[in-house]
Amino acid sequence: MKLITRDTDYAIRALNYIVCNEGRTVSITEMVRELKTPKPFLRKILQLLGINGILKSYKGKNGGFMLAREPDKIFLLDLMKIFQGQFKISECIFKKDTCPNQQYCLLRTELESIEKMVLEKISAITLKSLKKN
Amino acid sequence: MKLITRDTDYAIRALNYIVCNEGRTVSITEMVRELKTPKPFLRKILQLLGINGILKSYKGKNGGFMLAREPDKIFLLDLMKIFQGQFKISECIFKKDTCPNQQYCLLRTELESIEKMVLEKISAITLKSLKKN
DNA sequence: TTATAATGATACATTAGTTGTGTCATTTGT
DNA sequence: ACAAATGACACAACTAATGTATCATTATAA
Ligand code: FES
Ligand code: FES
Repeated sequence: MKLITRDTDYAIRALNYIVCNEGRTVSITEMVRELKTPKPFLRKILQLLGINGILKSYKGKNGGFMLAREPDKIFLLDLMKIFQGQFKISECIFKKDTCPNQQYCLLRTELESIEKMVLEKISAITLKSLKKN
Repeated sequence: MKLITRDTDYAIRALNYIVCNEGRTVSITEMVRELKTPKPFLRKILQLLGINGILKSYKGKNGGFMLAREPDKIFLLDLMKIFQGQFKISECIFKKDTCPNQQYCLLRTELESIEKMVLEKISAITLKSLKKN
């Protein structure tokens, strides 16, 4: 019953650190020092953020990462999609196959309604809106 | 990102079937026929429902299960607690240990707010309210 | 121009949670 | 006594989450 997994969380922390150091590249080595996350894991995460157009990456000495978009254009939902797949909490069971129980399913309507509600709320959250003042 | 696991779902289906046959004991053998769930798995689930006071069980020939409370006193939240543990979606990371990141955590407030919202909505759901008319 | 510090790509390993199965004991009605 | 049910509980398989490791490539600085 976890809405946010660890990679998404690490991603947010890393992005936040990058925001706080805008204007220069930030390396993984530096972030590991600061965020105390396992280095190879963080590497994988940042690479994915690069591939998905959240970060720009620079190879070579003094390389590192910078934001590829403004913080108010980076949505929590984007990150969740990258690391956890499409947001969905209403799939009772039988993910792929069309559920044989569907027409009798007592829960589906309720879950869909909850999902909609959460989605609405969560859609508003961006890296910028998360930032502490 | 699953709000309801399979055992909770099976539990609901089984309970619903029992409700539809109130006044007599319903055996696992019968429910398996009807619900097409794996028998040993359903047994485990029903046993847990018994232990947790949702069902009364009767051993021996012609034995089986009956509701231990009225359908409007059986909350979805009860079932989720039995099969999935205490409802909580705001624990970012580090379940047990007090989170070292807590004071800097950008997400916690947001998640707690979402959790509260969902909890409110989900608290209203009972076996009775789920029943199709 | 070479050593070094960075990311790219990608495969593998570990752990925890979900989803089951199987076995023997006990109870109860016929 | 037998058969049909649950009780207790250990074990197994599968999947998802979390984390590691390795080699290749690129860019800077000495
Ligand atoms: S169990 Fe498939 S739609 Fe509910
Ligand atoms: S990461 Fe621990 S409170 Fe948010």
